Amino acid sequence: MLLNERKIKILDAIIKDYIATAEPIGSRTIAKKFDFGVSSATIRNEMSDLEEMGYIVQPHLSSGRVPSDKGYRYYVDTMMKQKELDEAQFAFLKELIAGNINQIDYLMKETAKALAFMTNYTTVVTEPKLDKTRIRNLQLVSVDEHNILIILVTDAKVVKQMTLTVETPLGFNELTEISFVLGTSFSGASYESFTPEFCESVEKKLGRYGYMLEPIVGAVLNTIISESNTDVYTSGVKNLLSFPEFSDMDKARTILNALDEKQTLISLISKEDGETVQIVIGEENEVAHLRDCSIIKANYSLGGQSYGSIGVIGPTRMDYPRVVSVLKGMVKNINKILDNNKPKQAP
Amino acid sequence: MLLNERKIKILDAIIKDYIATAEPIGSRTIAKKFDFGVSSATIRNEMSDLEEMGYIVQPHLSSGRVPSDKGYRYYVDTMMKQKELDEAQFAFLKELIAGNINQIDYLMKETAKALAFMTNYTTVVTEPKLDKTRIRNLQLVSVDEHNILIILVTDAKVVKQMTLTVETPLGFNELTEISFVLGTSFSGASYESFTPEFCESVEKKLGRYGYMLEPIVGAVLNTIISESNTDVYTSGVKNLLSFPEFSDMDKARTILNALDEKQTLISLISKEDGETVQIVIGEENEVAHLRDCSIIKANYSLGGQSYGSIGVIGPTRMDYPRVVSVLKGMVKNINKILDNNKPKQAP
DNA sequence: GTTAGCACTCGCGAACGCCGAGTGCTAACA
DNA sequence: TGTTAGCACTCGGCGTTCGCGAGTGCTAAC
Repeated sequence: MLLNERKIKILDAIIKDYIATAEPIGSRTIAKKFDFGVSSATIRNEMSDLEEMGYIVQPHLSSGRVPSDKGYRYYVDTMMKQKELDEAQFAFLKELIAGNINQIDYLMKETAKALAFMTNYTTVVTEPKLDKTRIRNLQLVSVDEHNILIILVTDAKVVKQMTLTVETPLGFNELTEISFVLGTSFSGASYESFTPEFCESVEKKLGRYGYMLEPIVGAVLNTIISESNTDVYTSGVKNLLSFPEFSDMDKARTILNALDEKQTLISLISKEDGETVQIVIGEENEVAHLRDCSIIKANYSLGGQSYGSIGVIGPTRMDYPRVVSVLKGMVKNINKILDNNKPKQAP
Repeated sequence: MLLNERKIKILDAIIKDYIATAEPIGSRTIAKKFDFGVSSATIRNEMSDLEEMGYIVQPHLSSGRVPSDKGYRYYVDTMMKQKELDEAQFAFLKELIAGNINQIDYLMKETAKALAFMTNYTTVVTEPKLDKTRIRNLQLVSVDEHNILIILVTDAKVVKQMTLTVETPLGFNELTEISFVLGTSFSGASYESFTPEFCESVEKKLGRYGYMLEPIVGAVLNTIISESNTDVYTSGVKNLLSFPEFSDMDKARTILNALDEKQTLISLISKEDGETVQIVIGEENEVAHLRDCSIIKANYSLGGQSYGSIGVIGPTRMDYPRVVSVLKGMVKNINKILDNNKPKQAP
């Protein structure tokens, strides 16, 4: 059986109403609330069909209908109109993230916060994946006699710091010398650049400080490739508590626990490349504890290359169109900020 | 009326039982559970007195008694035996924070996490207050043509970074030169050191880069004095949800909201100098939304000078002795780590 | 001062019954 | 053939009632 136009309209009404009220809705209420020009009995028949097809379900035998995951999926895939944020809304969003956007941690934190504020759901943002960036600068700063801070500047303004403990103290001049060699040698390098040959050549350039190369490259590569070093920023976790579907404490606790694990979050919102916004609904979700949630996620990027992810987590009864448009706006904003920071090509 | 020994014993029993079970306790249960050698009727009389004196209250007319804030206060002030963590426990605690403790943000984050893990309450840790630290090093790192990263290293391994936007691009050599002058001039300086005379002398040393001093000093001082730049690390917020006193969603939400505000947290756990652990019970609390909570807090320090605070937030029905001992252990641990990092005096 | 006894209180959970929103089915209608 | 009115039926939610039990205060006797 195919969905005829009236069935689609009714499904639409059910979904919209349920997103707004979180209450099961019955045929009579639909007939009254929305004007289809048919009686409740007709709607009842259609709803019976819709249920048989799996788009809606009845929580209890004698109660109204509620959209199923399949229903949301159909809604999202074929019925939902995607709208972009209008000028004013985009400007407002930009305003929200107006501080020191030159520091990546600030930018990420504020993005997560703004997104949570605008959607009223929980948001997650991952820092740019370093293995896709290029090193722009690397410098050593003395912390104390035996500890050196490695400052790593990459494309897309990601600044990472690591500390290194050394046996032999190094003075300002010595660190400067090493910094200069490393900064110039590594500039433009990416993860793949660190071949044995490359390292050897840099080691030569370092002269008597050649012994420093190994620990530094070790620390840098470790930072670049290790996923556990990717910072994840969450915001609005408490927003979830206001939804009636999570008013059961145990359920709420389970979800909050799941959202507390960095690894879970990363796997949750990371996605393959591609421009599009991806929507994961309820049971489609791989994280078992979040089977009552939907996730809407997208990648931000620089020059077509995906850098990191940004996602919104809410109940399956989510305001999909709104979140999609806000998310798109947010990605646009990050991309713009990162792009402004990109080294300009010589004319 | 004074508290005789038996009354104290009974109060102790009520508090210990309530901390463990969160259930009001009656005279008969006390008589059965604890062996006082008197009948429930006697205990009943004593409890009646204790209630009259305000140490315990009756939630409902026909139910057992529960400690009041005044009761907890008495318990904490005069009855509670403070015990230190034993060797093994302290070693365990040290183990928990074994990673890269050279970076202050990591240290703070891990401390908060470990404390939450060991107490099962919510914990808050503030970063060292910069106006009490001394600058150890300051260096400039190029991010791109127009943006410079200022790396500020202070005592107690606090590393802060700020970005500065400049009109005229500066090359590696130029930044190095400026870094050298600033690093050596500022070394050992504290907030009070920045007198006009001092700045003038540094400006002279900078020669043709003298114009850079003002924005840099501005950024540094701003970072040092602005409280909003103090980072606050929270952990275990969800722990609160498991307590029956917060099983009411609205209450839980209110508390989570309060704990979301950085400013609230700072004022909540900051305390005057002094070695001792401070305990704030229920209504004594200044934050209205946390009137059902108790806060146990302490300062960590370096050479007698308080740097930052560390606190535990839980229901008034908190395991005070345990939290106090864990908190003391944690402070001892931070102090030790910070102290190891202190520049050694020349012998 | 301590205790046993007793009448009284009251929160809580179980049992019960009603209301209303909702359903499916059938028969009549356009 | 699709639509509608009518009707019997279902069942979750809610308010009421009621008994239980933990607890209390008071009194009188030890």
